[in-house]
Amino acid sequence: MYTCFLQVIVVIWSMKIESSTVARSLCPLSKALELIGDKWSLVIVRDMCLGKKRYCDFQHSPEGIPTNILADRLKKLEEHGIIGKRSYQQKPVRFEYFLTPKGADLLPVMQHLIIWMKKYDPDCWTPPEGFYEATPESLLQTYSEID
Amino acid sequence: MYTCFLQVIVVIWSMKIESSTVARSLCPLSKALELIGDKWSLVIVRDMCLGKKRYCDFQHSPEGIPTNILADRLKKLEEHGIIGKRSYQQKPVRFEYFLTPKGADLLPVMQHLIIWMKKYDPDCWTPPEGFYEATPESLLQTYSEID
DNA sequence: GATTGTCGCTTGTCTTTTGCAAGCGAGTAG
DNA sequence: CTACTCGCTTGCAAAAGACAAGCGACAATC
Repeated sequence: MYTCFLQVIVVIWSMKIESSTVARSLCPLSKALELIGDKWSLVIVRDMCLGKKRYCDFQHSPEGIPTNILADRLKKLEEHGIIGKRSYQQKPVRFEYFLTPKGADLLPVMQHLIIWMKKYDPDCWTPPEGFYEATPESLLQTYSEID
Repeated sequence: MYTCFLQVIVVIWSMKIESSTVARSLCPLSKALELIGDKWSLVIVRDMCLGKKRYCDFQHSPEGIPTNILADRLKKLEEHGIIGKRSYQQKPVRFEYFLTPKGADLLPVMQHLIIWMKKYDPDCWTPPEGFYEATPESLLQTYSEID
């Protein structure tokens, strides 16, 4: 009886996504969508794959993300360990963002999304040279080189 | 001069996503997210991969999708050619839904999303036997067999 | 040293989307 | 005749998103 109750607590707890939110289910697809299932998060991750790092870099992408949404997404992506940030100057303190291994591991998802879209909507843009050949490891490497 | 104007029209037109909406950009990732970049669409597609077909099947998934959202997403997925529907009875007419080739081709995206989530959140569920080995073709085949 | 400009946000306001519950029409079952 | 199911639709409140303006900390310019 009490054991059962405790099990329920444990299950509910394990469904936590972040402070004070509970996942809809423990299905990995559903949980993934709760993290990055919106129209902007992966666009930011895409930009980082392409070497963009700073707030204004993301702002100037062709999609024109609203600045409050951008600030919110950067915060959430950081909370979820998909990106990290470090200061690139003092006075005033300014940060640049970079993909963590968890973020870089989203590359295959994006590659397949792009393959899918290109297949059914050939008019959209072709990714830059080498995009399909990139790997999560190569992304992280590129980053530390530039750094 | 006029040619330039016409080119602008053509670009804007090619950015159409559906009647009366315009894509934020022609980037394939961004366009894909405008189609399926939300928290529910891929959950429905997942259910269809698992053999679910009817409204109440989707309704009874563990995530508990609200019925108005479900109706809306089924309509949009059909508009975008990701799913189709056919009647399975008359009086009253009732429909069941099935994946089109375009919908089945989303499988690799979902597989990689799930691999990613399982890697960074091992506590979430493990997909059913054979899920990772499935292919878009096998999904469509399974469907026509059952049919 | 006052003004202008830039960067990285935050705030305010309005619109759109979502979530939840209730209802409804066309039937079937009892 | 009443109750019940399925597949939605409707109404309404809450949350998220879009857009524009503002702001603090500085650098550059006049």
